[in-house]
Amino acid sequence: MAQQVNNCRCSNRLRYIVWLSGSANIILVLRFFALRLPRGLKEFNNKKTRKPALIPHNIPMSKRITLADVAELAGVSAITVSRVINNPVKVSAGVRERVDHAIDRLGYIPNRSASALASARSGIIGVIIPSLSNSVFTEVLRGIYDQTGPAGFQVLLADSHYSPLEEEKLVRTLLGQAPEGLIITGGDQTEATRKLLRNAAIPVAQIMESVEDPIHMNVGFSHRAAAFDMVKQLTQRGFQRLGFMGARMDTRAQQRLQGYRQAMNQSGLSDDGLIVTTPRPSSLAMGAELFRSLMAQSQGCCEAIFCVNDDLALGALFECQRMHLAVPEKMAICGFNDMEAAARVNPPLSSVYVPRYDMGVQATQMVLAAIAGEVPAETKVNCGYQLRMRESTQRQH
Amino acid sequence: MAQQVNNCRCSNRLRYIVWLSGSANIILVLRFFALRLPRGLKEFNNKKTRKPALIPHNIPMSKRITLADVAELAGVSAITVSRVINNPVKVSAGVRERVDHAIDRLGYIPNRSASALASARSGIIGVIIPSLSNSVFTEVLRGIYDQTGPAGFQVLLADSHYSPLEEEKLVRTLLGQAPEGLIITGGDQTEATRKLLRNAAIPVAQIMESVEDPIHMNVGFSHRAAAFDMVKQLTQRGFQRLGFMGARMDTRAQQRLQGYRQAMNQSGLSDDGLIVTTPRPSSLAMGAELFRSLMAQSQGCCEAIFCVNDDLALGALFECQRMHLAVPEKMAICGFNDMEAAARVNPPLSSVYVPRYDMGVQATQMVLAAIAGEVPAETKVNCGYQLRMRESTQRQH
DNA sequence: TTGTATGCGTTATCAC
DNA sequence: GTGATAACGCATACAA
Repeated sequence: MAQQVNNCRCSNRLRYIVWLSGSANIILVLRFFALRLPRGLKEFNNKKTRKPALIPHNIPMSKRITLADVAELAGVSAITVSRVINNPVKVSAGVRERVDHAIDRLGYIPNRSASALASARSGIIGVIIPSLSNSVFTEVLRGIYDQTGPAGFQVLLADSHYSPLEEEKLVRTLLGQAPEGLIITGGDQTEATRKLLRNAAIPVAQIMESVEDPIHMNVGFSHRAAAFDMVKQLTQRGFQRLGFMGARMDTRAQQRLQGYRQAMNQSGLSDDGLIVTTPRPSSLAMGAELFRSLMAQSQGCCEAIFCVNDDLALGALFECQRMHLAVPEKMAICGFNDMEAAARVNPPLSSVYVPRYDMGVQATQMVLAAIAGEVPAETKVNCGYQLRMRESTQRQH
Repeated sequence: MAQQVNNCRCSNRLRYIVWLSGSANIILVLRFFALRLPRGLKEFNNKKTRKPALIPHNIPMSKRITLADVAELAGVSAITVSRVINNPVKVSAGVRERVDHAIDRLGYIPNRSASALASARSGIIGVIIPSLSNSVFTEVLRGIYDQTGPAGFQVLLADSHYSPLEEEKLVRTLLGQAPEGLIITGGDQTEATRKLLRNAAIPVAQIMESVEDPIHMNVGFSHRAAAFDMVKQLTQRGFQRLGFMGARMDTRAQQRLQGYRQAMNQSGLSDDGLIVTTPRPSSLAMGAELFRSLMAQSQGCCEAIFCVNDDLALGALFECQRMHLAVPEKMAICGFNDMEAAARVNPPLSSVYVPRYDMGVQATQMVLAAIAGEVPAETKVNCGYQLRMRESTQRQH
């Protein structure tokens, strides 16, 4: 019934003969002359584990436990152990218990690389965001993690530093891990990236902004429209000398600038002297710096500012406080993103709320559904935004 | 010279005979009776790719390009292609160019799972942080990513939500990916986690706090000492009714509370009526809420507050502004972490600076060094902190 | 319900 | 410098 395996070391030139006999199959392997030692054959090779890192203290080198070890201890075959792990109902209760016990005793942890290789399922979702230090993206990430975790997927996260070229490299790297789905930020991928993604044949969600021609799926909103609406609100409240402050000026910042320009044009208020931008990253300090630039550039005639994000807006607000320039009486300020601080500073800051967390959740759900083979009715989701008008843009009578 | 492979389909019961003839080896495989079709044999099975996710638009199902495909196109063996990728100097220039060309033409991307399995090197560093929404940790992450990227390592990031039990699960999951190193937060792992990590035989760095008995490596500082020093500073400046505000109250928050208590005791100023804490997470709103609690609880006699982090401190500061309670004249406020906002609000907030980014960098360097087999002189790094005294704790004469 | 044989795509080992 | 072979650990297909 049971198979027999005999390994007999013979000589230097006739290393071994393996004779396997199954019930109805015959496999005969004869090897003559010196062959290299099979890596795993315990009889010949006892350094089963590669030498891993030397750890400061002398960590005992323990051989990794495999399915086969568990199977042996439980007195079943490897595939049965595999079933206990992946499909317990297909195994009888008694055997299952024995196997579970063996797993516990050995502290067996399945090797995902082997599993991925054998099943063509990596259980990995790749995610690329432009920045780790911008909490807008970390909130999106929270949404993603909250969905992937319970679904048994791991996230492989990468930071493109706002660079499409770096993103291209990252996509290549991520694809090497054979992710089952990808979530990437925005729509400004290089042509090579798009080609890579199309060939990868895995669902891809582009998030954070509405994309004209999504690769597969898109969850976002129009930054141009959001900025347009907000600026329109401000002009309707009577602000005329309305400036713009922008940093980093990535695609989404550009779209917001576009919205600002459109609204100002429509109201006949355009004035390029009221626009200050920098390619350097946003920060509170940068908000203060840009504010001073704007003051200088506009010769003090600016009465309100639309900032491309809350960091800049708060930076400007704090700078106004320092200069004893009353907000909103002398200077109205408006931000974008509606981070928690916006509502809590004094005066509370007007801002555009965007559903960061929800974008992460929705995109992940769509990707997971696609992985499960479902065909979503909607592949482009516009998740909108909300104007949050607060005291910082209150018009004085 | 070259090996020959013949696959001949014969009948239903005698499916195939493979006859391989090497120069000095003879391998003879005979199979009798119906066997299932080997998955990879093109002659018998042409659906080489598993059916991946159905993607909204009809994505053409493309077979994944493998080493063998590249090898075939370049007219070399697979192992040579592998060398071109991993060890180019061992391949002659001519062949290298042909192979590179083939790689480009086919858009070949190596499969990391297969590579990891064969080489026992995953190229993965596992990272566990307690929270994705706390920018303290995302700055640490930046430090980690800045080191792993150039070194060719991928980060597998997990969020333990401040729970040691969740952390234990995550460690188990991460170990399944056979990471080459691990970076985890703090020292309050469960016993099971510690055992898992010891058995894993990979370098582990515990960060964010000084740990008594690190598993292997530790990069952090004493939260107790930092809080103690800051509170001592404040008492030395003459603040007596000095309160404490804490949220979440994870181990590091507890240590800060300890430091506060020690300093207050030493000065004979202890008063539990001046301590307010909550297990709920920190936020600006929570800072305001705790501040109101503290005012109620202390019947308004509190003159200064040491907050367990900047979020609470800023929340309290903004609440003071709203209540027209002058800071620091009527109420001195001090935070912890020294986030950017601390220095920029009005009045600027005193806080304890901690080298977040550097901790990520250092821990990663140590782990990567250990992976490379280096034995670090120091396994416990105390990276210190700095008191940043600002206007919010200025004593009035 | 359980087991056998084999392949997944890569790399280590050794031969030439 | 280049190639043939086996092995990494698991899961699929199929047989019993």
